[in-house]
Amino acid sequence: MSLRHAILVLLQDQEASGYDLAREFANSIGLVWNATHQQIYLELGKLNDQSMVKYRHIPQDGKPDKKLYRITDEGRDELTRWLRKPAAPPRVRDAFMVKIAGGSMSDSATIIRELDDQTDLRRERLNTFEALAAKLNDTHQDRDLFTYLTLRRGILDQQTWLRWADEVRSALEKREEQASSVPTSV
Amino acid sequence: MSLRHAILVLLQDQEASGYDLAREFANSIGLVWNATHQQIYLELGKLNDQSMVKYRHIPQDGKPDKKLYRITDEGRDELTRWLRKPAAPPRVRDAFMVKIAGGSMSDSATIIRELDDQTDLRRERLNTFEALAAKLNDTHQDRDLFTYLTLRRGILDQQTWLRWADEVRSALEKREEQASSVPTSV
DNA sequence: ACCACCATGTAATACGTTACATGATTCA
DNA sequence: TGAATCATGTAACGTATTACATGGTGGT
Repeated sequence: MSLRHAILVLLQDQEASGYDLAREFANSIGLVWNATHQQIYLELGKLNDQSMVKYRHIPQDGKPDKKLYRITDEGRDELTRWLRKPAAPPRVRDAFMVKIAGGSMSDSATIIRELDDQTDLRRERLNTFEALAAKLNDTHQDRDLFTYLTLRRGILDQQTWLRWADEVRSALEKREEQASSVPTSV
Repeated sequence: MSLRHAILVLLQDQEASGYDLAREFANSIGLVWNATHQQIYLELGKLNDQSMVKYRHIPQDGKPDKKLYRITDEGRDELTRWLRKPAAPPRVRDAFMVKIAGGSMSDSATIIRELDDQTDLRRERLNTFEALAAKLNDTHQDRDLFTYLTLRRGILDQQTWLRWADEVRSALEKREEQASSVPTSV
């Protein structure tokens, strides 16, 4: 229920359209909360009804018209209220890890194939985050500090995942050896 | 959509009631996928309708009757089919991290208070996982290997989180120093 | 007395996903 | 010619959360 708060956090900095927000959810804040454009437009509608945001209608030519949203004082109040009360622990829902937990039903090759795919993805992310973090190191604004800390979390997370994947690989290699030394395993 | 698969993974090993499964979702597999009893009973109903599980009704005295579910061949087929096709990347939804991203609106003390609460929680989890992993090291069954790998993921995750929290603490301490040296900051 | 544990469920509501829909512009 | 970008939305469906409901046993 804090899609609304993620939106308000983004609107703190600048006026933005739903489209702009969707792009940021695919990048920066998407690292910790993701949402699709449908959810965003819907939530912007609700936030507007509750006058936590307001918008100006911008006609454009060559492009569709857009609505530029900005946070209101009520919105800012809601944000600070939310920031003060403790957040519920995030619910975990990692399908890939369910597969690992049920891994004894798969053969090692199938698991390793998917592990390698995920590894590529994580490595890419790590590069993206590291590049973004490197850019921040020069400037020293208060907001950048929190962007930096968010990125740090992402970086450490990817690194840890990659380390874990290495452990899985060597464990599965050993498993293969044992499977081949004992002709038909139970 | 893989609550069903998480349930099937659990039923691989033993016959269990909805209540038993709920307990395991609060422990072992809850590390990677969590669900409440309502979801579980509902999903067991659906799985039964689709004959992926079946149950025996066990009357008890002193306690309410229960239904012991077991996986069927159809259920096992469904599981192996699912295990073979790639899982979608998990979507992140971490409210606490949204707070960090919007941290420039809070004062450091408020953030650190919540950080400390989360730290306690993570440390507790780390201990639990480490204790469980230590128990596994003796036996060497194939299933234990995957339980171990799942636990390893949890352990590395908690450790990384704790390391990150330390970084946040020192960054916020520096921030405080700067805030006090410059009387009224923007 | 009261709380926790065992064991199952229903119902209302909120939230999220997928598919559908439109239409001009710009770049390969 | 076809895909991507900009920009907004609706509708149907599926999943998740919260609250409600029941009732005996065993421990503090």
